[in-house]
Amino acid sequence: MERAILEGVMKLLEDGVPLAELSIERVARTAGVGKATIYRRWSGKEELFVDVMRAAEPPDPVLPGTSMRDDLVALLESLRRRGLVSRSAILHNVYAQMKSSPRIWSAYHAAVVEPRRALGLDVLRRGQRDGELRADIDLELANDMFVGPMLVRAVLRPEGELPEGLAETIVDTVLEGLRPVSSTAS
Amino acid sequence: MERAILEGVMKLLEDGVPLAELSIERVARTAGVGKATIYRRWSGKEELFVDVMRAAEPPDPVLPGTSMRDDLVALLESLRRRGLVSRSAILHNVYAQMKSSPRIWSAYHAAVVEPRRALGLDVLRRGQRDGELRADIDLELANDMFVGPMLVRAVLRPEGELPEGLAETIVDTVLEGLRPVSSTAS
Amino acid sequence: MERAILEGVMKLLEDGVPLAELSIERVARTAGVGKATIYRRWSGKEELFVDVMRAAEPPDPVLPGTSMRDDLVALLESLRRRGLVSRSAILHNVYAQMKSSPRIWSAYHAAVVEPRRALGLDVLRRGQRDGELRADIDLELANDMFVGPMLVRAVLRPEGELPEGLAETIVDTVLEGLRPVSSTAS
Amino acid sequence: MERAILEGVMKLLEDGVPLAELSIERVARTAGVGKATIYRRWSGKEELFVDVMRAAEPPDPVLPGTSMRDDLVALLESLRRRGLVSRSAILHNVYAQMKSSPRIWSAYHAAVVEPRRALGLDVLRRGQRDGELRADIDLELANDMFVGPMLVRAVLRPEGELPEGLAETIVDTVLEGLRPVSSTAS
DNA sequence: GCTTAAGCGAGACGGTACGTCGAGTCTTTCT
DNA sequence: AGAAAGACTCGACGTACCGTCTCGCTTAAGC
Repeated sequence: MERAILEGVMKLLEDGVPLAELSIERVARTAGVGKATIYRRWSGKEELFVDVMRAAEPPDPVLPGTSMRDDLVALLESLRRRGLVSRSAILHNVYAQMKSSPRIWSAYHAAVVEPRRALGLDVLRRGQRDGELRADIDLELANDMFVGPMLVRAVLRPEGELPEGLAETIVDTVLEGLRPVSSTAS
Repeated sequence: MERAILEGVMKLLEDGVPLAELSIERVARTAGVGKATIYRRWSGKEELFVDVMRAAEPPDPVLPGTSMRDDLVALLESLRRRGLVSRSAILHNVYAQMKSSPRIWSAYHAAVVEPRRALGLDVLRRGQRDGELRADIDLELANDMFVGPMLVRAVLRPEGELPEGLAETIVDTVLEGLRPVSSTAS
Repeated sequence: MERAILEGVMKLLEDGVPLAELSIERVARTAGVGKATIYRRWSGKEELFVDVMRAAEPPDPVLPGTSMRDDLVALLESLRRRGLVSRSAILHNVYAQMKSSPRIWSAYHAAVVEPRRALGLDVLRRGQRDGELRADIDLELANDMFVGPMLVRAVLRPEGELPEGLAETIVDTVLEGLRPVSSTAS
Repeated sequence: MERAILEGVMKLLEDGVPLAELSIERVARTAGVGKATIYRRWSGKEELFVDVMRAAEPPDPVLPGTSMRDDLVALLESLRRRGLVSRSAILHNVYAQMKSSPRIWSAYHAAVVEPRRALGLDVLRRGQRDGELRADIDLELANDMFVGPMLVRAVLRPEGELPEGLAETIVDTVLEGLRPVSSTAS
């Protein structure tokens, strides 16, 4: 039942129904379900959307474990692919919608965002221990330096293509730095 | 008139009215204005919000022009301060709300996001010409590498404080790279 | 507008829609009117029905004034004809429905029942003064003795025909009494 | 079981629960019974109410048999007392409610109204045979002339008290007639 | 005594209507 | 002409019941 409803919502989103027209009544009608059945499980539109997001979330990426650099590439690859899912643009809107309610947002944050962030920090911690990362760096900041560029692409320019090698490019460039070699040598 | 309406909306937001309760009817009531007067100027809730955002946007940052690095710090400082504005959390929601409508979003994008991005690219282009930036780097990517970390902080962890020196830290770290010196040498 | 709604309800009733299916939503749909428009005028189903009843009420009967007996016949004729209106059976149900809410009932009572009763009492008072009625009789009781038999026919046996001369028969019989002449003489 | 449900309904009515709030769900909840148990016995709200009415109906009046007049008084006394039952006002509403469904109404009519009416006609027939009633009178009409005044009091003016001697007064007055003696002589 | 089926409470289900609210349109009245 | 005011249609909100249905659980009879 829950499954049917969640899938109904995703089907509607994929069919291009604008999020603003996604009323509970319409979801119920589409799923062939009474409104009460929805309200019995979710207390409102937002809670329902958290679950839709959770259901659409790709599985945790598999980390090769060969090096910090490779793990980071895998993590960013997962982010990139997430941005490529056909329904991505719409899911981003759902995500956006969620931010309107602090309660909802923190539920989503705890369930999805935080675990992914912890995973990144783990990788970085290991990398720092193994000497792949500058020792004096703040790990939180480092994490944002990898995740941020990928997210800004996915969120602010979703029309874009998020090309194949993007994850590698970002990881390597961030590790390397942008300063010209000559200036590094100086 | 327009001024009064926009200010009315901002006053409501500052007073902690949740965005979801910001109906046109309420805006009209608060501003002591007929609904038709609002609809005469904006075609709907979203278009109105674009203008609210535009009005709340801080002025373009002043670039010192002493170096690319200093200009970048100034740009990021402006972003950081933006995230500190008292009403920021709520404006973020407005921003989020806007993404629900592609039409609205692209209006906002063209009016606010894009100019800021162009400004950043200019700075980077100048820096690359002046040898402050690796010559082989994609400027779009470089821009995202500066902007992304700041944004990811402001959006995903808005409870945080966005401390004073953050802009400098990010700019310097991104320029420098994260790889330990020894490994760079290898 | 009010007119259109009331007439819509009556049309539905005449078309044989059972009272139980007369939801506000259906009335609105039929009248091509928003629900709010109905709720702006009536606070609920019952208040609306009071007005439907009032609108369907036949005009006050014209009293010939030639004698108390003739006036009474005219009053009862009006009652009888009321029971004959094509939609009578259904209006009776509306009437019945109204009794479920004391508030509604007393509104209807004050607007419709009481004036009619006062009219009857007037006629009787005049008749008593003119010697057409026993001097020792309670006028309230007398009124019920005329009205009661007609009502009991209309309400409890609505399938019946309520034949033409019924009003005269009742008035004359009640005035005359049922005791056989011989026993009157004794 | 049935007993428990019927008594539950009556208890609720006595406790002043307005009829409109007497949902099957509430009855079930109150009686500590599943909804299905009710639907297994009655096909809906109305059928249940018929049985509630039947159960609340006072026993058939005992006719003294000393004379038609005394029997009629006994019959009307029973009607009067019925109107005095503490829950009468509410039962009247149930009765009213029932009229909304012709099917239900005719069931109630057959089970309760008609037997009572037949009893009255019997008494009148006997009285006519024994010379206590005018020979030329329509018995149906005569019956309504006794029952009507009492009912009109009970139904239209339920706030009233229906005083002790009312039955006798009505019977005697109807038998006697309302015309002044002098005019009878003329 | 053991089982099997009927009847039970509980309550989920697809629906419909409730009464409220906001969207966006339109009309009326005033300035 | 443009504004405030507010009524209008439409449709979603979240709640309550409808009448149907499926669950386990109790309990009584039939073996």
